Amino acid sequence: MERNRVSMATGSTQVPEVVVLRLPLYVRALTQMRDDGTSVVSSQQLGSRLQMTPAQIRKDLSYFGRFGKQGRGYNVEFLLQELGQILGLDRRWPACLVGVGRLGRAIINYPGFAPEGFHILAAFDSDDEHVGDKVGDLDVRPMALLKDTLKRERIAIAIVAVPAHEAQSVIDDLVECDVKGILNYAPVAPQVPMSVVLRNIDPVLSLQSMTYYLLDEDYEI
Amino acid sequence: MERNRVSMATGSTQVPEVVVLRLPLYVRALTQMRDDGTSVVSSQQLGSRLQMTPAQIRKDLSYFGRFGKQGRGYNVEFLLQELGQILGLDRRWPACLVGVGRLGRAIINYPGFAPEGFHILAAFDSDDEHVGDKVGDLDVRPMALLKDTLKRERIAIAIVAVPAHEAQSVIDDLVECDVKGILNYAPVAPQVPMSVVLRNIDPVLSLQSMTYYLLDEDYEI
DNA sequence: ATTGAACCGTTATTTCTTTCACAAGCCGTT
DNA sequence: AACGGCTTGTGAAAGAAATAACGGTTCAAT
Repeated sequence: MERNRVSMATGSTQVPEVVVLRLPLYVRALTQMRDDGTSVVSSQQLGSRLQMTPAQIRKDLSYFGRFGKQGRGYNVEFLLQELGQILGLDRRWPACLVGVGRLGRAIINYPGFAPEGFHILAAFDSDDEHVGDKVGDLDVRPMALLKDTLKRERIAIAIVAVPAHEAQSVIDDLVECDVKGILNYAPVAPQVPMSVVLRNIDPVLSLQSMTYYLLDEDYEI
Repeated sequence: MERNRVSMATGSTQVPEVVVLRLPLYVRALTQMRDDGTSVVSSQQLGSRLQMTPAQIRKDLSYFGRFGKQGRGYNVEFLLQELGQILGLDRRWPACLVGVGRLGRAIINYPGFAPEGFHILAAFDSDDEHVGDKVGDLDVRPMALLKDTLKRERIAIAIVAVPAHEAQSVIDDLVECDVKGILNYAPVAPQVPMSVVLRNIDPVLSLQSMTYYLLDEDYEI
C-alpha cells in the first residue's frame, strides 16, 4: 500500500513511480539536444535516442500536462523547463554526507552533483578519528552536530557512505533528524519510514544480476 | 525433469528480468541470516526482512526450481548455494576498468567487489597522460591493448568510468572487443547491442527522481 | 485553398507483475 | 496414527504498465 504525496499542478491523478523515475532520463536527453542546437523534438526522436517507444514518452508526459504541439513535437527549451519544475530541479538542494572514508571522499570530490543543483554542505563521521579532517573544503563534523547543522543549513537530503554494518543505525539517526531523502551507498537494504525517500546505489547488486545473463556465453570456468 | 541453470537461454520458460534483478537481494539477505546463525527461513520471514510479500518471494524462486520444504521453509545454506549457482556467483569474474580519473581510482580501490568474486585485473585510459600510472597494483594501459588483454585474461565484464562525452565511444570499443557486460558510471544512456548486458550507476538520476517526492515538504524556496 | 505527411494526447488493448487462495506436504504433539 | 499449526508451490485473479490505435491539429508544399 503506497501512500503518496499530494500531486502538484495536475491535482487528482496519481503518478506511477516508474514514470517519475524516467523523467530525469528525459531531462538529460533533452539537455543534450538543446546543447546540440535542437529546438524541437518529437516523441519519435526522443524515443529512438532513449530506446523507448514514442507512445511511452507521450504517455509519461501526459501525466503532467500537455507540453507538445500536434504535427510539430515538443519545444525542447519549454519541455526542459517544465520537467525541471515538476522534478524540482530548478532550485538548489542542500545535502550532507555521512561517512568520509574512501568512498565518502570520492563522493565529496565528485564534480557531477553541483551542476545539477545538489550541494554537499556538510560532512559527518561517527569515528572520532576522522572528525576535524578537512575533506574538499568541508570540515568533518561529529554526528552529535547532525540535527543542528541540518536545521541551520536547511538540509533535507543525506548521502550515506558508511560501512554496511553501520548503515541502518546512521540512517535511523538521519530519519530522527527529519531528513526527507537518503541516497544510500552502503550495500544493505535499509528500512525507512514511508515518509522518507530512499535511493540505493549498489554496483555489486548490478553486477550480480548481470552475471545471470553472462552464463550462457562460452566463457567456461 | 530438472531445469538446468545453464541451459535455459533458449529454454521454455523465460524468466522476467525483474525477477533476476531481485535475486541478488535475496542472496544478500540470506547471507546475512546465515552469518547470524539462521539455518531455516520462511518466505514470510525473508519477506518482512526485505519489505516484500511472501508470495512474491515464493513465486520468484519457483521460476528456478523447488527449493523449500512445506511446513518448514527454506534451508538457508542450500538456497544460497542454489541462487549462487543460478546467478553465477560461484565463480570468479575477471573484469577491467576504463577511465582512471578520480572516480576510476575510487572504483579500483573499492574493497566491495573482490569478496563477491569480481576482480579488476586491468585498467585502461585513453589519455596518454595517465597511461603507465600505477593505480592500486595495476598499471594503466593504453586502449590499444584492450583486445589483447581481454582475450588473455578472459575478461567479459568492463567497468566504465570515463567522462560523459567519451562514454559512448569507449563502450563501442568494448563491444567491438567482445565484452559481454558493462557497468557504466558515466552519466549517459549508452547504446549497446542486445547481446551485451548494460547496467548504469547514476547517483544524479537517483537524486533527480527523489526530489520530485520532496517538493511537497515544507522546505519552501 | 487544399492536400498530405507528421505528430500529439488519449482511449482501448495487450502484455507483464503481483497478489490471492488453496491443495498438498512437513513436523511436533498427543 | 491422527491432529493441528505452518509453509511451500502454483494456477487463477487482479492490478499495473506498455503498446497500439486513432481522432484531431499543425505546417509545408503545391
